[in-house]
Amino acid sequence: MDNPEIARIFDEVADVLEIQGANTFRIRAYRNAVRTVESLTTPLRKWVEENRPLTDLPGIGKEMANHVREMVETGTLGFRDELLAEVPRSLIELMRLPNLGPKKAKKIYDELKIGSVDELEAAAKAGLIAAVPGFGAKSQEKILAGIAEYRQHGSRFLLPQAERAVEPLLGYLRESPGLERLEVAGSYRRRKETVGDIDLLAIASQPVPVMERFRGYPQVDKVLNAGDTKSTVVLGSGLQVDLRVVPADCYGAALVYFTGSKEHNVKLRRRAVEKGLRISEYGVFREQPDGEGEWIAGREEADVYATVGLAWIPPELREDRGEIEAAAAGRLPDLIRVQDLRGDLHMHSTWSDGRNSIEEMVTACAARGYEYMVISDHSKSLSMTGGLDAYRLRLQWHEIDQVRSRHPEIRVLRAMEVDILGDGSLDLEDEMLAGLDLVLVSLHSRLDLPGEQQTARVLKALEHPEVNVFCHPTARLINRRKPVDMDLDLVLRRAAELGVAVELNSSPNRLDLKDTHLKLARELGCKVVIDTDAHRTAELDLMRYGVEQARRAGLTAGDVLNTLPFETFWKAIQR
DNA sequence: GCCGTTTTCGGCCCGACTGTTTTCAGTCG
Repeated sequence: MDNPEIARIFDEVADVLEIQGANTFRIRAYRNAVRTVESLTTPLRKWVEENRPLTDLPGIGKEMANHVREMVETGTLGFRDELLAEVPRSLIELMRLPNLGPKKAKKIYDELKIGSVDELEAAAKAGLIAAVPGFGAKSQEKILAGIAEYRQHGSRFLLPQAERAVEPLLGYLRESPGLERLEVAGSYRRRKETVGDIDLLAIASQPVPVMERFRGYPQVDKVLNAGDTKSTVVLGSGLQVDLRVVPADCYGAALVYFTGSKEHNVKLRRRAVEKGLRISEYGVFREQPDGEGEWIAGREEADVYATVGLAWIPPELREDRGEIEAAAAGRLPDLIRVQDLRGDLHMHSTWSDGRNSIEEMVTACAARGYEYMVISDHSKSLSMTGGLDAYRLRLQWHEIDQVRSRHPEIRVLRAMEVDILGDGSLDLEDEMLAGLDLVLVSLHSRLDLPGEQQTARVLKALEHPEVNVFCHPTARLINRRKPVDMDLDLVLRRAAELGVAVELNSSPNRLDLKDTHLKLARELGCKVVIDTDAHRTAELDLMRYGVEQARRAGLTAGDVLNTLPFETFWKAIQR
């Protein structure tokens, strides 16, 4: 049983416990275990096999460790099966609907024996829900609206999709009379790879006209909430947007609060409590003997952090992955920025599936101020992309030579994104590999191999002495394709030993390696590069998404090879 | 259910809104 499966089962246990009204802290313990398991890169199976104490993991105590062992050894969890005998699994789906939590889902099930979304919809349409004690006509309507919403937009928005909706809205809102500040908070500000909805925060001398202007935005599809200081709308794109107007005195506190993450905020508050303080979205308060709190800070985010002895923490780090401890110790990393990059190491041209010629890509890279760049078209087995065989690759080298002579302002390296074949061998002859400046390798096929085979396949490819970079290592497509089953921990360790760099692919559909994996790669001493995998000149600008993901991993410019000047880069990328 | 050199027991983050209520539970962020 692999880690995602174990995490899913723990999550399911937490869901059922919630429906049963179990102790909230016990439920939280299971959710914490989910988080720990999800962020692990070593298979728990290995921990069990090697007898490593599972209780070393945060949030894993005696009971959770027993659960993990049972799942690894038997492929199931008896405790979960017992729970599911009492509560049908379909109730969990009901709980996922907006405005329907564990208590109400249970109530509906008890009263009407409804356990699925379809049945719920039928009952609501028949007016049966309004008759259940504790429900009314309004709740019935909301349930129907929630079901429609749920069906239309189950998955989250990719960052660029959200940006396309949010940027014009921000421009529109900035025209509001009396608006003093406006910022996006939430996972969008933390630059998470996907966002569920958008939280906007503003200061305005007169909140009401700002609210009215917001609700009157032409792209608004429907208004869910219309208050004087808070409104919620759904845009035509299906993206839900919240706008809150807060007083200037608590803007910083509100920004911290609504930026999250939840886990970050929880730890921040706990730290405040230890110091006799209380942090809410209204500010930082010192507890008084009479129970009243004295307001002591809240105007700026930095003020809030300062009250608990912390430096301001960049939003990308706010996930409770050690950033609070780092801030307390004065060891926050100086995060990498887009302008630190001196070269793009992965892109395609018309020689395979790119849209632009080599010359156009070179001109575009030079225009972005890069010192060096890498042309890396596909290899022959990826025939749908027009991948190159040895003969065409030589022709391409000839063209690269010609383009080089016309563009002395930038160094053009010849590379190839060579397919890793099913058996771990490479899709190009050794003498051709030797003629390349850099060899990039990727998985594009047989992505469903069982874990051990996939791991062995990748390890074999990395052993090849000509290989320099392992591209989009997990091959995931966000919201569309799961990562391959592979022992990433082992692969990264071996890559570090061999001196093979791992890629952070900046395509917003991939962002592979992702934040937690990158962090691990750095800890294991892996070389890391960030590149775009551009298939047209405009996609060279995707670099910023990669950089944002790297920032979430806590990477500095010093952690990324292609921030180096060419000569040092060239030495560093050799194995 | 987890956690801890101030604790192995008693903690575990905070506030508002909504709809349904005659005083509040449930849900959300």
